Order: sequence, then structure tokens, then C-alpha cells
Amino acid sequence: MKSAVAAFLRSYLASKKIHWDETLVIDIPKQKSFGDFSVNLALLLSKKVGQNPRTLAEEIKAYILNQDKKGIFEKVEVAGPGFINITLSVKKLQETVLEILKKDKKYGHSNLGNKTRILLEFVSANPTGPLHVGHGRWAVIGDDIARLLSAVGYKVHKEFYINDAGRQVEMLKESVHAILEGRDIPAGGYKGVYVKEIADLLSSKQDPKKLKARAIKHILTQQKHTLAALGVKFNFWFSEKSLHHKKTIQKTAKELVDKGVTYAKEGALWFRSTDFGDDKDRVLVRGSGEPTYFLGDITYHLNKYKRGYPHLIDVWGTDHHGYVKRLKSSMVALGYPEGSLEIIIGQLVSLYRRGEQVRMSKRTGEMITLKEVIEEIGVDATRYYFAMNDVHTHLDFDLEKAKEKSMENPVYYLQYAHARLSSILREAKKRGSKIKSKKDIFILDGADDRDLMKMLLDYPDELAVAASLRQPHRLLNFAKDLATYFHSYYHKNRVISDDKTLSSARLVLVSATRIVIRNILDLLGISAPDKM
RNA sequence: GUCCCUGUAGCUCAGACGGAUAGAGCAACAGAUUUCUAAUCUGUAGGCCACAGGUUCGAAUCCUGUCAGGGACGCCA
Repeated sequence: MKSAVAAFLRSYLASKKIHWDETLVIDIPKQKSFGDFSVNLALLLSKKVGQNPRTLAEEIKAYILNQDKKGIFEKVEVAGPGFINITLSVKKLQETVLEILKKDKKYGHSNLGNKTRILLEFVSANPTGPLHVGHGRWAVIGDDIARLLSAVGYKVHKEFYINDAGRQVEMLKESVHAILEGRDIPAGGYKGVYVKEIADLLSSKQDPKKLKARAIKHILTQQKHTLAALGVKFNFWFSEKSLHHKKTIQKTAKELVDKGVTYAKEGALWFRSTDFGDDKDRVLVRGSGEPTYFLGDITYHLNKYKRGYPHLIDVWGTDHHGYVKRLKSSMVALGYPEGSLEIIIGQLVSLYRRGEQVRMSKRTGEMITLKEVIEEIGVDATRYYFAMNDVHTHLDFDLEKAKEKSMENPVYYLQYAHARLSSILREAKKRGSKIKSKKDIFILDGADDRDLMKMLLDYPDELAVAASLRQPHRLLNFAKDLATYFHSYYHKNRVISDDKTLSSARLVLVSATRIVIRNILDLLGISAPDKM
């Protein structure tokens, strides 16, 4: 709906031949008396045009009212220093309810993305141990972002990069090998119980050459299971080793050399990343002739572009933030547009139980795995908890609270709203109360009806914003608000009554509300129960 | 020392693009159920938006500095 309002403003600007590059800000005011949408264009324009903002606002108001042939707006008012407050007509809101029933599962979707292909890489944990809670956050956030972007018209593919080539997996092999031969695990090796399990599993298979591959495969399989249990499915699993295999890494080094952004020093090949704003230059090929992880990663990202994705998104933990600049620099150096590689840095997760922090230590092997968390609190609460906060904030994840069925755990609040909506429809059927005609919605014009309908109308805008900012938590907040509006409506208005037309009208509204809540839960991979 | 994130009610957090009286849940207190699910609703109370400057018609939001918490600064991955 915001874009419809924006269209009126653009048309106004065009009619006055005013050039306006900045985005048009259309707000949903906090205060209800200010209407459904608020526009500050007159305030911004007054500087440029040199006119009193209120006079300008009056002019815009007159223009909008004159152009509104379909009766979308009920009221357009000039207020305060020069805001234009817009109130939608009830008719527009009622029509939106019908639109929801018609579009059903597709309601809220749009084509903002214009089918642009995006490769979204996330989790990409080392295949050296089970996934932990931190990975859980990236898994849920990454998956949600993919779902949001798909819903607004991008063609998104999800990828997991398997670091199966470096020193880490070598250490894994050494560790397993040591156990099999009854030796102590070497310094820097992996000591968790899972290493012992792998050793037990592989003890009968004697071929030591295949030990590493088998250990990796085993861990990877478990990681895949855990992610699948969370409802996270990747389109591609990309092996780092496959890059080394094909010698493409050397080709990348040559490309960089050809671009003139490298130099040799102390036997190593360096990338002059300081030319691109990095704080120091970075080694691409070591003195030993071995490529660095960095060069491998450049190759990998190059590979992504070459597979036909003009836009790349990576989701990383904050412990990798120092790496952002150099990777982006390398892509710019190779001629890819700035901004076409987007890296989302998320803060880490601390695990709590009843307010006490649960320490995670790989060294002692004492840790709670993601799998255990999912088993303990369930998929819905896990997905909700990991998605409920902005990824830029540290997340304190309290296992006990996540299990509670209270408002400390809002996932139930949302699901309860859906169950209640379902229950009303079920009960109506049982009592023979039904929707006579969808057009009965046109008799609903009370303040409560209006408020609820307005929330439903806002959903597509909220989804679009959440997707473009890559912030799934915004959608959860919206869903919570919508649920509040509905719960409140429910207490004030009886849906099923002797008044057949009124019942019919309210059943239409209930159906539409249920569709929107269900769509949001579906989108975020949380189940929408009919009964609780 | 340099860089990144965070600092909003007692607690957990929303407040994209600067806007009109800063919001929600939990906890506290007071209420609501013969009626479609009380895992719900209604109300009261609770704030120097870390601190200090600056930018402007207007700042929780932008800029600078300070303080506090977390993280990163390898020819590791």
C-alpha cells in the first residue's frame, strides 16, 4: 500500500516538474489520530522549493484528493509543522480482506526482486565436529532471509561451503588416527566425545588413506541431519577441496597478478588490499608455495559469480569480521561491482540455563550441540528464538525460558492466535454458521474491524521491508502485533452469533487473519497448529 | 594501539530511511471467564534513550569524543 501512496506523490512531483532523487518516506504513525499513513514530503520539499511547508502540504493534499478516483482515501489532512496524514477508506480495507482470501498463500508476496539470482551462503561450519548453538543462529537467520527474499521475488539459492581442505580437517584425521592407534591426541587436536565415536565407527575399516574422507563424511552427514531437523535445506554443498583439485586457485592468483594488484615480498605473493581500504596487505601464496585460505576463498567467490549469480550474500559470525574488507576488496579488484558481495555479520550466541551461563569448551569437549537444543525445546521455539532478535545484537539464549509456555516465549502467543482462529472456524462449521457471501465483509466498519483490517493490509509492506533489510526479526515483531490485535478483537467481538450476516462478515475477517498469520509462520518455518 | 557490534523501563528486547506525546512482553499491582480456546484480554505503575558536545525547523536515530560490555586484529582456517 505504501507504494500506492508513493505513486500519488511521484505523480504530484512530476506535475510540478520537481526533481526528487531521495526515497519518499511514508510512515505508519504511532498515534492513531494521525491516520494510517503519514508523509513528510512537504517538510523536506520546503527547503528545496523555498515555500512554507504547510502551504506545500495543502497543495499536495488537494492534488491527492483530486487524483483519488477510486476512493482509496477517506481523509487527507495537513497537521503539525506540515505532515500530510492519510486515512484509508473502510472500503479499501474491506477490499483488502477479499484480496487476502483470493490470494491466500500468495498474499504478501511481491516481485520486488524481479527474479534476480542470489547465492546465499551460510553456516559453512568446519566438518570437524557437531554444529553448536552459534551455527543454529546462522542456520535460522540464513534460511529465513532466503525465504523472505524468495517471497519478494528473488531467485535465491542456499549454499553450504565445506571447509574440507585445510589444516583443521587434517587435525581431525590425526585425532581419529591417534585414538585408533591408542596414542594420545596430538596438541591442537579434537578431543570431543564425537571423535571417539568416529574412531569406533571406523575401526573396522582399515584403509588409512580413506580415514580422513570417511571422518569428514560422517560429520557432514550428522550436520546435514541436524539442519534438516531444523527445516533448513541447502540447494548446494560446495567442497573447498574441489577447488584445489581443479587447480583453479592458481588461475585466480594469475588473474590478480594480471590486474596489477599484487607484489612479491619475502618469497610470498601479496595482494595490495590497502589500495582498497584494508589496513594491511594480505598474503595470497605463502613462501612455501602453498595458497592461503584467503586465495581459496577468493576463488570460491569468483566461482559463485561465474555460476551466474550477480549478487552474493554471506552470513558470517562476528569472529570473521576482520576478513570482510579483504574479501570485498579482492572482488572489487577483479572487477565486480562494489555492493554485489554482501556480507552479513552476526553477533555470537551465549547459552544460558535458568540465568546461569553454560560455558562451551571445545578443549574439554564439554558443549551443548544444536541437535540437543532442538531435541530439548523443539523446532518451533528454536527457530523463533534464533530469529527473534536483530543479528547485530548478542543473543542470550536461555534454554529454560525457551521451553516455558509463557510470554517469555512468544512463539506460543503466535501459535495460540492461529489455533484460536482455527477453532472459531471449526466451531462455526459445527454450529452451521457460515460465510453466506464474502461481500458481507462490507458491513464491517467498526473501529475494531478497521484496526485489524489495517494490520492485514500492512503485511506486504512489512514483508518487503524485512526482506530488503535482511531482518527476519521484524516480521516476527509484526506477527506478534497482529496477534495482539486479533486477541483483543476476539475479546470484544463475538464472531458466531444469531445475526447471520454479521457472523458471516466476521468469519470472512477471521479467515483472512488466519491466512496472514499462517503465511508468516510458514515463511519462518514455524508450524501453525489448528489446536493447542 | 587499530577495527567491528552493542548500551532504550527492574529484566528481555522493538523502534530502517532524522519527525509530531519513546513502545511491547516479563516481573509488580488491580480487574475480566454461565457465551467461538484464560497459553487470552482490560487497566495502573515504571524512562535524563550510557555520558558530553555538535549538525537543524526537529535527534534514541546523523557526526565527534568519553565510559562500559562483547568480538577481531597470523605466510591459521
